Amino acid sequence: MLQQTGVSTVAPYFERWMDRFGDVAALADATEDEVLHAWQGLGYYSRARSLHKAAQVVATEHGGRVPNTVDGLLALPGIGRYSAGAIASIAYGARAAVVDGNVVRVLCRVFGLRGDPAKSPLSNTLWEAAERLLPKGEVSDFNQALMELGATVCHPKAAPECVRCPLRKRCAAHLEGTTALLPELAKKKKPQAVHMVAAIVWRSGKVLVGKVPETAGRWRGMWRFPSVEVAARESSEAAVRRATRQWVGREAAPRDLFHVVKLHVTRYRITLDAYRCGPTNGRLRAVACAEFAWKRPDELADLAMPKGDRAIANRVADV
DNA sequence: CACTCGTGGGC
DNA sequence: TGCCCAAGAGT
Repeated sequence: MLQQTGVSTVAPYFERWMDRFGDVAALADATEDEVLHAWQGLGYYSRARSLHKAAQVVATEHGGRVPNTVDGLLALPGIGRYSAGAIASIAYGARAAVVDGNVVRVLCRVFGLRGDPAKSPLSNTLWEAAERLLPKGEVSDFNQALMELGATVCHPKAAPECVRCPLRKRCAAHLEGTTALLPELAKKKKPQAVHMVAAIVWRSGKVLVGKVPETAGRWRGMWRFPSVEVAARESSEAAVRRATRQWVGREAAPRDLFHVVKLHVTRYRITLDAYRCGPTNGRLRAVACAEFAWKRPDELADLAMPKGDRAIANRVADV
């Protein structure tokens, strides 16, 4: 959960997650729908799917015991070099290093390291430094202290709190006045505007939703209102008809704009326009969705939805 | 390697 | 407001 996500955001999700899936076996036995429902709103949903798979691998191939070595952990889905080091050192006391965004910042500043820390050679240099710095014992405390120093003192702002940093007398960036310049992270691409439409289709007091297929780029396995990206020179109304046709094989005619949602999804700035539609005629079939369903408004809360669709669903349930 | 994946919060 | 960043990993 903490991969690329702040502690304050994760905390309530973690509490609910542990209540819901108390141990490896419980998570392994859960359905993907249940797992995604518990994760909805946290983002980066591949993490949830990977964690679910990892629990199943641990249950079936490791007798329910989480591996206690870096190599054993690396073999599990969703666990990379950082997470393997963190689990091995913090959960098991193994002598393994961690390099996360906090450690990158601390080490780049302390040693005055230039270059993009996400790429070699600096990436390798950072891991070598983190391993070389490991004490003989208390590796768990050391790793957590290093990350916590980066999170609370040596923070990303241009003026970190060097006055209360235990490393200030030996920190290259502090001594040279370059804390604002390090680390030299790569600039991110400009957000790209995307216009999407969603179709709100009613039948007998129920609304149409579909599950995003495994082949999709984002929100795989989650429930959405039939949606497409509005193409160049395509009207929103035409896109709504296309959305219903592509998702369930039948068109519904848009009637009025029901709700507008603004989203920031990775490097995209998405405007999602939800249109209330007329009825669909004939028998539906799952085409561009893995499956479809008709749900009463009060049932929508039971489905795992991404943020934008959840906002629309809340509005649907209100009206 | 380069690119992708969500969302919330800080300033 | 627009940008930066957050206990990264998979392809």
